[in-house]
Amino acid sequence: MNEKNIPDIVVSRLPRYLQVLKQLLDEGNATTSSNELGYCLGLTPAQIRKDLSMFGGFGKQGTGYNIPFLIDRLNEILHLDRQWLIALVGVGDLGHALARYQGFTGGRFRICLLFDREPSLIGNKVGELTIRDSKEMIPLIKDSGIQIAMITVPPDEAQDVASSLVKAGVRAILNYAPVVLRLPPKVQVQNIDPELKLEHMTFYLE
Amino acid sequence: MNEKNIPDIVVSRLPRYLQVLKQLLDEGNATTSSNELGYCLGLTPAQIRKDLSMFGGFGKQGTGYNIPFLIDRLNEILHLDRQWLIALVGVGDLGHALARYQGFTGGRFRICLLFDREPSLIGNKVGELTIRDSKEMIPLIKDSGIQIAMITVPPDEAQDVASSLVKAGVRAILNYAPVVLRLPPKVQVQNIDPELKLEHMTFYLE
DNA sequence: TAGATTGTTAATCGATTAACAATC
DNA sequence: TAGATTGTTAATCGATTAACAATC
Repeated sequence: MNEKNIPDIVVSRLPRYLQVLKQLLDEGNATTSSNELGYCLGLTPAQIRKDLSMFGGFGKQGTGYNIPFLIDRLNEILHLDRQWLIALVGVGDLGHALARYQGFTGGRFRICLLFDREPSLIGNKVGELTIRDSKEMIPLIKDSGIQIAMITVPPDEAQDVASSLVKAGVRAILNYAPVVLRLPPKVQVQNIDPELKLEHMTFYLE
Repeated sequence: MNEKNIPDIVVSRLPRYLQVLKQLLDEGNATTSSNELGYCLGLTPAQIRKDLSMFGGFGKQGTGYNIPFLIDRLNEILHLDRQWLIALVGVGDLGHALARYQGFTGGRFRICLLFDREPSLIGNKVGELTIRDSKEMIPLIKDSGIQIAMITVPPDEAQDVASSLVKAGVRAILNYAPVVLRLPPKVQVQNIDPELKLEHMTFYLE
């Protein structure tokens, strides 16, 4: 029922369930079934039911799942029933684009601190945010209580930045630098590396 | 030995092997072992050996793997022994950042066509590339023979763009729009959705 | 009620790991 | 040679799927 003993592969599917459920809701549906969800996601209905049943019985025999109710449950399970603040380190083109995006659904994720070590950038504004000196990173993040960070610095700086972030109390890192970060296991790390995905696809091309 | 009958989960690890091998080479190593690779990647040595042995015997008992040799083999297997041209659709902040990046290793992936449907952007330059009208997309991509595209348009436009790309002959799509694309199975699709990764991590936070 | 669909168990499937002979 | 490490087989582990009683 709880964080532990849920296979990570199950957890990794929950955000996708949420995505599809929101879409179905937008389209005016009030209920759905494991069959429909499975179809939308390319999974078997059995897997959907099995995954969801690890957290409780959210459906009704005969009628399926109430969409708003299931969305609420998944939001709770994934701890999305609150706002998460994020620090972003490295305000190059990509960091800049992410900082400006802020489209992270309904503001449940909000970038609220920007850092760079480049003197010509420090003090500049991106939207409402001012770029801070990376040297101030640890105290500023500590004080803010921020738990999530994004890394968009060059590859050779990423490990140092990541280690500093952990020192500052960060517990989850979304890493855009194409390197494998070595961090204590209590820290969550997810990597975004388009190149790996391209290389995966070219295997199937000629 | 070939594209077929290799589990996709094995293929998905090969780009990471390549990444680590290049790093080890940069650090001045000439050979490595399944033990070392496993350590770097957080995998068991047995898995590394098993994965690689699906494509051939690349190692030597007693001495391990010759790094440059293994890099060459993996590049061949993943079809990275050539340059891949890419069309990018949607030159907003993110598309712009990707188009400028061009750091895709050693230019093996090169964005060479940009499209947007916004009149105020058409004709503008990003680096050396001129932004073209999305209306010209199908003929221009067809003529170029490009097989890979990146989608960085707003979510509600993504499916239409993807369908057009497939009509134009594109066979692999790296999709940055937060929607599930519905495309013929012959088309490779990889999604990059930072929000899904954030939502995955918050499960483990409090 | 009859039809639909859940939650769950048991069966299947596939992926990972341990172990070891082969051999550099 | 002795030590190291591969490639591969067999054993284990875990995830997916099929099936069905329960029940809305």
